[in-house]
Amino acid sequence: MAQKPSIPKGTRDFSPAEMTNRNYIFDTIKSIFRLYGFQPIETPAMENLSTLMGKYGEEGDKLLFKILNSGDFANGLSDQELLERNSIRLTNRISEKGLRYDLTVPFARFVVQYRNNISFPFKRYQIQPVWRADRPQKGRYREFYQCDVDIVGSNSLLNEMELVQIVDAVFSKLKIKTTIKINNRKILAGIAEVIGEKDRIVDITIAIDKLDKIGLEKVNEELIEKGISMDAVNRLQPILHLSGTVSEKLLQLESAIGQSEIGAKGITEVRTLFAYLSKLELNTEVELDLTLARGLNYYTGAIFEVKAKDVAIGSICGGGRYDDLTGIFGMPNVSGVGISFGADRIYDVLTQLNLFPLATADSTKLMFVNFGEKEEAFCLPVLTAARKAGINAEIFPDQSKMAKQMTWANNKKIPFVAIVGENEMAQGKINLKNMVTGEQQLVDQQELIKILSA
RNA sequence: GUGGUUGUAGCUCAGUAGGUUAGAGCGCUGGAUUGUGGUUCCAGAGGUCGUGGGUUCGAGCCCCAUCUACCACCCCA
Repeated sequence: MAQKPSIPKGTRDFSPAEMTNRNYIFDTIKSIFRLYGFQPIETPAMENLSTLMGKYGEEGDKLLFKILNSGDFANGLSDQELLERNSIRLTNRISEKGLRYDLTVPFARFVVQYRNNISFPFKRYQIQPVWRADRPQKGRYREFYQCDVDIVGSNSLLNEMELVQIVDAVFSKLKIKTTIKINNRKILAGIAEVIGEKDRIVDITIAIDKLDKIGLEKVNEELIEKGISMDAVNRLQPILHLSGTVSEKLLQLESAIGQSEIGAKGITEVRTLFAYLSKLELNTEVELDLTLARGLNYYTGAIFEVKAKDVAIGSICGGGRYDDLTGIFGMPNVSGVGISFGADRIYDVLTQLNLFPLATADSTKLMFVNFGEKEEAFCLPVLTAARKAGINAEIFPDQSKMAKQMTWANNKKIPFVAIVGENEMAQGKINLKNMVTGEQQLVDQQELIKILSA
């Protein structure tokens, strides 16, 4: 095992078998996206660092992969700058590009850049890899694929409703049981306002987010540790104890934070969305979860998160509404909503639950055994005819032992094998073997195509 | 980024208090069956024990470093 080649931490290769499974995920997601009127775009793997920095919070900036300037990147650096060892300032001097961290920010950039060519509301989907310099774990990679759908240029809550429908449709099709958790950033802002810590929304929501993980006491400890006043923490308690149905929770919430203008607005939004949802027939469980925070700091309205039910893995899908993402790029007053499906985690869920379909449309259906030149000459036209008829077919390229060829077909899970030797050629027929049942029958070209087209 | 666990044939793992030529199952190759895979039987190939140092007469086993995967925190798809 002398010095095997390898790939960077947190990245993966995909074998043919994995690719057919991955394509199954991408194809079903795409088909649903199209069904709801979304169109594809793509953006480059790298963006200017200036469009990426500062969009994902302090943590996010650290997790950005920066690209070293090409050429003599040290040229123009003073000795003093080097001696200072200020990593952040040094980074600015030697790197001006970075790998994309998600698909939403590049999309906002895209919208602003092509605003004159886009007719709003703009509905796009985008399926591409993103990169994060995170420490890898199970279901957590440094290069992974996101499948985003977003609508920009519309404030209607109908969009939020349709996103929930899309989530429901995708996971129904993939046969994954899920729960969609919904919250609203405005409600979180209202809570912060009412308890008198308006500027600490982020710290408060991050702590609240951990409620079902570490429990109430630890959450309170963390809040106080973060410098939230005792008084505020006390006033927060009733809100953490909401219970009952969605409308019951909203009523309790209304009396608690209704006096906050933004909080009241959030409550109205959630109420409207759930009114829409109540008229739909969904397979997916939808719940209002006031402890759902989500880190990305550009969300301003609805927040979504989807968890798979029978598997312990992080969220497999998440998103929300952002009112001013394009504003950062100089185009104010354009609101967007979107969600992102994590293809790699969905893959892990499907694997653990054994939910991948056995045969997929893109695998070979028929293989011709290769006996030699004469047989080849007989088989090749039949092979061409089969392909013309839309049957995925191939001929074994070498005149190897038959057992070897059969094993190869078997490993590749090819369901039919055509065996043509002297006997068959004399009759002008093909010996067609069904690899599942082991049955063989003599057929002519038309019959072969008919059997395989079925 | 902080703290921890791990790594032996293609895969899943054994490997006894550090002691001679490192084992098994599956897979692979060949044969029983010179035109038949998936089941059976027989034989064979394949490892500088993640990598680099060190301790020791002697290291797969002990120590250090490094890489990887994994776990917790952080954060998140």
